[in-house]
Amino acid sequence: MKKEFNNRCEVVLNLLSGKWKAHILYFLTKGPARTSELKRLVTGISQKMLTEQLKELERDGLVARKVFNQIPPKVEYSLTEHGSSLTKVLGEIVEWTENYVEQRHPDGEVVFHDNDDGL
Amino acid sequence: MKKEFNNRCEVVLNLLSGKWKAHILYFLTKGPARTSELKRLVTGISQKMLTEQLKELERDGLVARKVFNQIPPKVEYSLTEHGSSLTKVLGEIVEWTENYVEQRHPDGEVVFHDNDDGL
DNA sequence: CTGTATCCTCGAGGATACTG
DNA sequence: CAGTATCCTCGAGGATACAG
Repeated sequence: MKKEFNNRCEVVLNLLSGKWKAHILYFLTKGPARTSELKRLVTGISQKMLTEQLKELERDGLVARKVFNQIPPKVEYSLTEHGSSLTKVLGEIVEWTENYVEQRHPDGEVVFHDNDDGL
Repeated sequence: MKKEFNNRCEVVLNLLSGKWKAHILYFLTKGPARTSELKRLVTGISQKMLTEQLKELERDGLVARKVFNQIPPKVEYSLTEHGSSLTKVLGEIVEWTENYVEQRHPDGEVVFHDNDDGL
């Protein structure tokens, strides 16, 4: 299946296209997490969306899925090499954002739900 | 109006959220362009979408709009300081993409419609 | 606990016609 | 040439129930 893009930047926009992917990746930069943890951390996400987006991230090689054969089931997700190199690059974006927000939206018109300078 | 984000990276994803914005910005990195030029360059975009996305890019301070009072009308769009600093940062993303595609999709499974290493 | 299967809503984006 | 106004489609994403 051939995929076509207008420019190289769109590839990444595509990888992060889902409504929740950036958010999921953000938590995974802090370390591996199992499904239930992510469901709790990513506030507001539904079961369906979580599974779907994780599947896509895995397919795209950004996230690794490890299944522990036990009862009750346990599945752990973590960043792959590709995943962590991408999030590292996204750090630049974060820096740019700091500046942008400071200049265009001083005085708290823009709010971040993490206080960690994350992703 | 207060805007809320889960992490800083999402701000940029939001700025580029429209289906065509990255593509439009890409052409503007090559220099200012008037409406009709963009309509021709951004293949497949409709009149409506072009105006809409440009309006949003302008509102977000990434693109400047200059009107020439003449008949027939002439409007020219260009990158602002914010706009060109962002596209500069996106260059990092482009580099990452080169690598990613090379490793995960060797042999032309992924195609770019510009041959210019753009955006 | 993790994941699948359905059904439904809603808005981004396309097509087309029209104004100045 | 540049932009607005309508109408319509379609799929991403939400809610819920169920399975292993």
